[in-house]
Amino acid sequence: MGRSPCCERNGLKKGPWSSEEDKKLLDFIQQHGHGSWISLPKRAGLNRCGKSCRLRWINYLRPDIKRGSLSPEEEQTILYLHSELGNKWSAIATRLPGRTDNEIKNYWNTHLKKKLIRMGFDPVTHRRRTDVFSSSLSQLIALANLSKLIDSRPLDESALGLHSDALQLANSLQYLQGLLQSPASAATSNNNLFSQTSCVSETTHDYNTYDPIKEDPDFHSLSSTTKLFSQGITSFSQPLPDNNFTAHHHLASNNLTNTSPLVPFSFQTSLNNHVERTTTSQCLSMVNGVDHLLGTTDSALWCDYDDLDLFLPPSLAEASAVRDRRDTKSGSSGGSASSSSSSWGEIFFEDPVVHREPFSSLTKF
DNA sequence: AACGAGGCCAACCGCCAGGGC
DNA sequence: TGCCCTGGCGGTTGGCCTCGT
Repeated sequence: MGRSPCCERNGLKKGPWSSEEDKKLLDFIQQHGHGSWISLPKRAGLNRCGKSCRLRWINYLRPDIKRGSLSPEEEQTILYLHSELGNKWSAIATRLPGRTDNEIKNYWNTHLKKKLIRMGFDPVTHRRRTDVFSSSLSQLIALANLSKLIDSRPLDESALGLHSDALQLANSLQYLQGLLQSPASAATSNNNLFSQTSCVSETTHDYNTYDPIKEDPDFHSLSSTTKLFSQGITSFSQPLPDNNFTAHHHLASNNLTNTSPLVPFSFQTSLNNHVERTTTSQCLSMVNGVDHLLGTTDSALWCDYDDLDLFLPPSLAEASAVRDRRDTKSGSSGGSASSSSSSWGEIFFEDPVVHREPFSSLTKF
């Protein structure tokens, strides 16, 4: 059944390449080009099959191979492209000069996939898992309701701060719920716990079902309604030659509610009272803040690529800056409004909240 | 120091598509 | 039209390395 592996024929060598073999292959290709891979081993004096030679050249010997670990920008690119293309490693590799499909595939399987899973994201769909998400919301509601229990108890300063934040978040969410309840969403609302946060559930719905390529025929066209958000947003560090393909472009082509792909970001927990200026992204940022406050492991929310502050209305950016300054006192990095991070990858993957025990802060009440 | 578990990654395997005959 | 060859791709494997016990 089926052909035998080519290397098994004629006793061809398998396994790791020696430096001598590398040199033979390299010299031959530099002099003659690879031509037919099938005939190359014989012409080059190698006891290998053509496939093996091709793989060795593409993944290791090619002169334009980039060595070393992937940069945060490259990670960002991979995540974005994977959300769009799936496991099309070769297609992804074409957007990352010097990186091979094999390398990207390995990096995905050993790093990115695990991180996404750990944070409650589906590595296949790049969507937040709704079960985990609703769980966090339940925690928020429960936390808000704690006020009744807590009112009669003395609280230390930090506990009071958390309590205040939680109440503010709950109030904000209720307000946002009203803002975002379109007729369509209202039709799907009900009176259960989840509907209390329909702002979030609706958004989650969008994020879980929206496929920009399938559902948006104008995916590659610039939406005038979102040009505002694209201004000043940094593009990929790596050139993306095809079709002016950039996250920036993608971002600008969708309104924020439907924006995809979705990537996680973290957000500081301090909130503000400028709810009347709320946008969907702000809503999401706040919900994320809730997660952060609650200390859940899934502190991030899907957001668009690029610097988060560029998304945030000034009020939230300022709030973030305030928290940054506060954090600076306790020894953490940052301390400026622009310190949200140079890339979401840094925010996402280096966020200590990722490693925090669920609900740890609350249990101290 | 020894051992096992888990991570990482180069390399292989099997399948598929496209081109030539 | 169908077969064969070849290149290319995604999934998987296995050996090496690191880390924890």
